[in-house]
This record gives sequence, C-alpha cells and structure tokens, in this order.
Amino acid sequence: MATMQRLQNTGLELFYAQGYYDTSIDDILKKLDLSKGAFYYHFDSKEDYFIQIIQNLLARKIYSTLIEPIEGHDNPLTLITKCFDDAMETAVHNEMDYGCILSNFLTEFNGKNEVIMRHLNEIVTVWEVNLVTTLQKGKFNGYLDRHVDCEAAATFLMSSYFGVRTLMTSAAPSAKKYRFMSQLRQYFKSIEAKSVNS
Amino acid sequence: MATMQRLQNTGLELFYAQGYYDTSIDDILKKLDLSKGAFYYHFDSKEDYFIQIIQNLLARKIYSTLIEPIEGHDNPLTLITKCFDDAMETAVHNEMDYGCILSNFLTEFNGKNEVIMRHLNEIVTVWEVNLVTTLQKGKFNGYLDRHVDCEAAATFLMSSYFGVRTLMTSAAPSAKKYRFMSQLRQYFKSIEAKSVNS
DNA sequence: GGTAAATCCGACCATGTGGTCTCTTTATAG
DNA sequence: CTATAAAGAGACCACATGGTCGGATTTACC
Repeated sequence: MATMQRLQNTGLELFYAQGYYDTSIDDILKKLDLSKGAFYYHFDSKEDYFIQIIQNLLARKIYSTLIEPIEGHDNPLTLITKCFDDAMETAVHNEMDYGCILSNFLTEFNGKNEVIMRHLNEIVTVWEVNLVTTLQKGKFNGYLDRHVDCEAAATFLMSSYFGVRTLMTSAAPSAKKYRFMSQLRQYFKSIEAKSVNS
Repeated sequence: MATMQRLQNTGLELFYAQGYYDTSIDDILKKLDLSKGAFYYHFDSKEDYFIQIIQNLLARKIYSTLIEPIEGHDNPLTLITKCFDDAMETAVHNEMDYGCILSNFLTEFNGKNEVIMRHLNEIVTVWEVNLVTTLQKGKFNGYLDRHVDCEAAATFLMSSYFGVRTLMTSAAPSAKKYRFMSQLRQYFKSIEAKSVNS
C-alpha cells in the first residue's frame, strides 16, 4: 500500500484511540517505521494531514455506517433501527471501542480549531439532511404519523446515538445497547403511523 | 478567596473550555498571576489537581444541575422535562458553551487515564442510580406505565442528553433544544401511565 | 520581637513537540 | 547508462510542557 494511504489509515486509528492533540506525529511514524521526511513530503502540516483524513476516511466511514444503510424505500423506522443496532453491535464486539468517532472529534475540536470544526460539521449536516429526508419520505409513504416533526426527530435520533456511544464506553456496553434499543423502539412506536384498520 | 479555591475554579473553567491535555499549568497560573511554586505547594501533580477538581467542583455541579432537580414526589417525567429544559436553556444563553462537561471529560479521558475515568464514571453512576430510582418511584406512584423498563429509560435519557449537548455546540443551539424537547415529550407521552378514566 | 510553619516565587531541568533542512536512495524515462 | 524527479532518512531547531528546588515572604503564635 502506498505510504500516503498507510499514514492516513494509521493516523485515523491513533487519533481515534488517543485523540488528536495527544497523538504526536512521531507516534504515527514510529508505528509505521517511517521518518519525518516521509511525512512532510506528503503533508503540509499536522492539521492539513488531519483534514485529509477527515475527507478521505472519516466522511466515508460515517456515510457507509450511518447514512447509506438508511437509504431505500422501506419503512425508515425499521431501517434506522437496524442501522443503529448494527453500528452498536460492531462497537460491542470491538474491545477497542472509544465511542462514536465523529462525536469524539466534535468534542475535541469544539472551540479549539474552527477549520477542522467546519469539516466535521459538514459531515454532521450531511447525516442530518439524509435523516430528515428519509423521515419525510417515510411520512409521505405512510410509515410515520402525519404530525411528526421530522427535523425534530432527526435531532433526537442523532443526539441519542451520539450519547449512547459515549455511555457505552464506560461500562457494560452490551446492556447499554439493549436498553437503548428497547427505548428507541418505544419512541418509534409513538411516532409511527396509527393503524388505519381500527 | 483562598489560592487553592481559585486554582480549582480556574482549572475547571479552562479544562472545560480547552480540554485537559490542551491546557497547560502555565495557562492557569498566568490567568491567576501565580507561580509554579504556588501550584505545586497545593497539588502533587496535574492529575492530582484534576481529580480534586472532579470531586470538589464537578461532582457538585452535576448534582445540582442534573440530580437534585429531579428529586421529589411529583411526576418524574415533569421533573426531568423541566430539569433538561433548564440545563439546556443555560447552555443556550452561554456564549461559551462547550457541551456537557461530564460527557466531554468522559470522551477525553476514555482509554487514556483509567484513574480519572473511574472518578468520572462514579459521577455517571450516581446520576444513573438517581434517575432509575426516581423513575421507579414514579411508576409506583402511578405516573409511569406499568411496563416501563426504568433502567432502559434512564440509559435512553442520559444518552440523549449527552448527545444533544454535543450537537448544540455545533450550530443553532436554540433550535436544537426546541426540537429535542419536543421529541422528549413525545417519548415521555409514550411511557406515561395510560389514562384510567376511559 | 522572634521563631517556625505555611505560602509563594521563579529559575531551572528533562523531555517531547511540530516543523525544517540537507542529504541519500529509489524509481522513471529517454 | 544516465539525467531527473519522486520519495524518504534523520539530524537539527525553537518552543512548550510537567515538574523540581532553593530561597524569599508572609502569617500565626508564644
């Protein structure tokens, strides 16, 4: 694999596990057995490096795990349930889970680096727009109750997912997942379309 | 005010705003016009310093904003609604809001400092226990539906609160708050006791 | 007033950081 | 084979960090 790819992959891995500010370039280079020269040949600075990682790896990762799985014409509530379940199941089985990578970076850079924050917020916006659209389509197709505020539901869903991934890192991730999913279903039941054949 | 108190207060302030690892002791000392000698007279190390801040300030802060307000014999759903609303309203009006302080520190120290994580998780547990107890009491008093899983509801509530506070830091905190609260009420409506006088 | 303890000062140290620069190696093309 | 550019090595720099230490200053108490 090309050096540049290896640098980005290892960078994302370490930044996720240890945080951006607590991971030195030397850490990454040591792990890959590379030198400063190799790094600064491919990237202008640590910040430039991270921004490329965001665009090349993080954005795709979020897309493939949280956005693409909820696309389709089926019941959005079913799709979202399965999507969250899968994402959390992956986390449960990952002994090196440090929470939602996007949420973690949002927390770390908030108020510290506006440039990076803009790139991260862009990903958040894409997710939000897709969620809202999917929910609206679901409403149009008769899966959701007519009175549902789709923007509000999207915010609620994103919030709860970010939060539960943080909570899961503390203790008993499997139990946390189970409890979360049960209440997510409860919430979904309250916004789904009321049965017409009464 | 005593030097030790000033150090702790300013420390919490800066650690919250900039993060623990990105705030140097010199930053804090400069702001207070103190010297290294003063600092290391009162504290053994940066870590010891932070642990004392957790126990003396952070724990009380969480207690007074998230735990104490939901104590009482009224409808717990009403109390929690008001508690979250108040906490988020404070955040909205604070131009220097960086999300839920507890959630932020959990994210920052996860996988990096086990000692500090234990102290933080202790606070999380206290919050959780109080929430569960309050919900169970509410169920006993006929405010919640008999079938509600109180542990699950508590996890769901903590998750969503952590998450929305993270989301609020990105953009449009007021709108996020409004949307979140509307769906929280929706969720609460689905777990409240069904009307008896049918 | 004197003494001792509490409090604080600030120079200093070892270490680690992001980043630069010169030089060497390796591939590519004619 | 050779000229040329891409790719990488690693010594080096300026600076920041957590922490130490001997000394100065203030406070409390007899």
